[in-house]
Amino acid sequence: MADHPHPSDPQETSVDEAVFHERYPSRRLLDLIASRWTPIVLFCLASGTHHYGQMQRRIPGISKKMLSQTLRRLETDGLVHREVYRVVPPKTEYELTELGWRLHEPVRFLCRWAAENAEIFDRIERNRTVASVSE
Amino acid sequence: MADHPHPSDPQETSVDEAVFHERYPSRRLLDLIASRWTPIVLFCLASGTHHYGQMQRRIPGISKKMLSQTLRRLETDGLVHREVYRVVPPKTEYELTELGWRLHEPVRFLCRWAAENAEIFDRIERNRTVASVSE
DNA sequence: CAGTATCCTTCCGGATACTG
DNA sequence: CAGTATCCGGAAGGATACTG
Repeated sequence: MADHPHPSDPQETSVDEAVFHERYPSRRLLDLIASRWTPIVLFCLASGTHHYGQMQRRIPGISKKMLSQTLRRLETDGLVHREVYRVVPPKTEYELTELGWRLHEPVRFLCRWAAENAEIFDRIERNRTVASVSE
Repeated sequence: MADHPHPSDPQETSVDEAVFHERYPSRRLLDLIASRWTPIVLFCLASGTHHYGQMQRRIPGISKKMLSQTLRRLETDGLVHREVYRVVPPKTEYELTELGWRLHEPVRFLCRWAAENAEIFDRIERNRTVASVSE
């Protein structure tokens, strides 16, 4: 582990450089939302309380395993509240906590930006196609 | 080709549901930036043209392999321009393209939001710690 | 300096089957 | 209905060695 910042050189790691550090907020945010399902689940719950099966139906392609895993993670992180009703048939409700709502903010921004700049993705996709053809 | 729900699609798959589809811009944006190194490399290049070794020194923890891979990806996507100078010793310069700059926008937003809401991550981390202790 | 090539380990995530 | 348990293939990613 090359932890380089030696006391002898205090100025080397400036404030600017800190942005790239693992513990810097930007990295931590990405570690949180930069996964396949987390943002989509967050977004889904932003439209209101949901049941398990309901969510699985709304999110195409997600498996039970991934849905459970994602929800559990969000729950232990305190972003989602899980309310279990001991009835027959069983019923469980998931909803965003206050913390969850706060995190939803940047996610929503991303979604909106993406929608408004949709042509970018087509351009990128074209670039990629051209590159793969010419190789 | 993904069977996208065409507009004629009567019920069940409303506009709202489309948000969760793979081909929807939000998903595509996440596929692009939701990786360990891509956003950080993008962010790094946003502060100006860089050399290879320069970047490796600025970004702690990145391996040569990952740096190369990430840069190659960004290059074929048309987000980064690579200029090779055939001199001794070899020199290569990386810089953002116009497309790269556009994508930098949401990345910068994320970083800024994260910095302004840094306490959120501490709260989440505490939640996680508590959960792991009590199990 | 600026990479590529190779090996190897870990984790992601889908499919399936089972339970309360 | 609302999950958990298990298996397994493939991709991500680190370490190391080598090249122009």
